[in-house]
Amino acid sequence: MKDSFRSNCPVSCALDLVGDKWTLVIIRDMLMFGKETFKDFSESGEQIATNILSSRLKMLEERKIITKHKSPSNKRVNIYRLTEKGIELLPVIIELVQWSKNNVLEFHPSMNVNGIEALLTNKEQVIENMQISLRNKLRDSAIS
Amino acid sequence: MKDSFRSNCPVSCALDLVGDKWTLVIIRDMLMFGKETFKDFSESGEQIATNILSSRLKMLEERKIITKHKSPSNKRVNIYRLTEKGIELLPVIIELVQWSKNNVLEFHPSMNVNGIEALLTNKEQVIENMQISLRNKLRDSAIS
DNA sequence: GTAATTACTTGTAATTTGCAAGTAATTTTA
DNA sequence: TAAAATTACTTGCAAATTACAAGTAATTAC
Repeated sequence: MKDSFRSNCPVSCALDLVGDKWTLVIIRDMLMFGKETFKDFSESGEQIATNILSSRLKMLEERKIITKHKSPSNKRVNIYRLTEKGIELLPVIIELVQWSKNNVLEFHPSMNVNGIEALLTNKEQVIENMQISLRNKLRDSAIS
Repeated sequence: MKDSFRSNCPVSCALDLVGDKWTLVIIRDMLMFGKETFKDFSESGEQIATNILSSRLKMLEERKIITKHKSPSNKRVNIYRLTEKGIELLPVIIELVQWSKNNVLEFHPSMNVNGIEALLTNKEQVIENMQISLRNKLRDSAIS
């Protein structure tokens, strides 16, 4: 783990770890849509190139934001899961959703805002519940 | 304003506007440290190159996240100020701070966490107060 | 045993970034 | 008031990153 932080500022440190063009898109897929395989991520609407996806998954594993496991049912499939560090990125993602809804929609009217209202009217509680559910999923898969 | 959004997802839309390596560092300088001139930004600890800074300020202005004004007291100085869109990025920045404090500190022990505790123990209220103060500053400067 | 699937790697072109230098319009200093 | 410094840039070029196309290895399905 090279110490390639631009400064000692917590904001730039976070950006140094997850602030590139693709990382938070992958994290979003895991947090919001339960995606967990290479194929899942490569089929997202943003069309990430497979070499970039590969390098980002490797990076995220090195940084302990995700873990990599072999699928028990299919030997050629790898399963990627969020660690606690990854689950704690949910509030960042939710704030980005809220900002987009308030500030980007006017520039991109076809943006998908389905279900955002429900999510934001009880933001704190929704985040808490989603994180609990993600932690449960993580714990269950560790047992089995 | 070209429509170069990767998808209709609010998360990726936000990232398409402010999700590059430098933009949120500039926004942080404005939100947290009250910086407002080219020189201010170029002196930040992250050492942004002046050509990148110049292109980001132009981009942020096009996207209505900041405005550009001539300084009334010094004709060679431009003053950049956050719009409401920019002020609404504060929750994103604060969540990045919190994530760093909980998840990055162990990899980068010299990270500066001064004052973070106070900020996070009453997060909602602190964000609200900071935004009110930023809006007041903006309104005052519009009058004068 | 042939075809398809998953998770990659490799190569190359295009784009973006980093760094050094230079410029234009002031403003400050001597 | 002439010279030096400051601010906000632009330009050029090398280095790094990304995008796109293609190929590969290890399974698994038919």
